[in-house]
Amino acid sequence: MTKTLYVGNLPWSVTDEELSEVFEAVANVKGSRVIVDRVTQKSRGFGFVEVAEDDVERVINSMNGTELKGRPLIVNEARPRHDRY
DNA sequence: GTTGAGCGTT
Repeated sequence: MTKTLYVGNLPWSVTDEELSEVFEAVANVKGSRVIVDRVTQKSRGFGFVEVAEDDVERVINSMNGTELKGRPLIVNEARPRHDRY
């Protein structure tokens, strides 16, 4: 099983493969996805990474606050998509 | 060619 991780404060130059290799350093990444605008195809500055459920805590404690391309990464567990409070 | 708190396209 995998869990979705929310990654924020990303530079606008980062992409899915960038997140993938960065998070693969502490856990096995099942999939990575940077949110980009559907019109301009530009990065919105945040994304989501799917990792093993057992590695979620380690990833957050390892990558949260680390700098990527000069920007501190904001790593946290993602919220459910189909519902928003 | 820009911007900067946030929670994603089916």
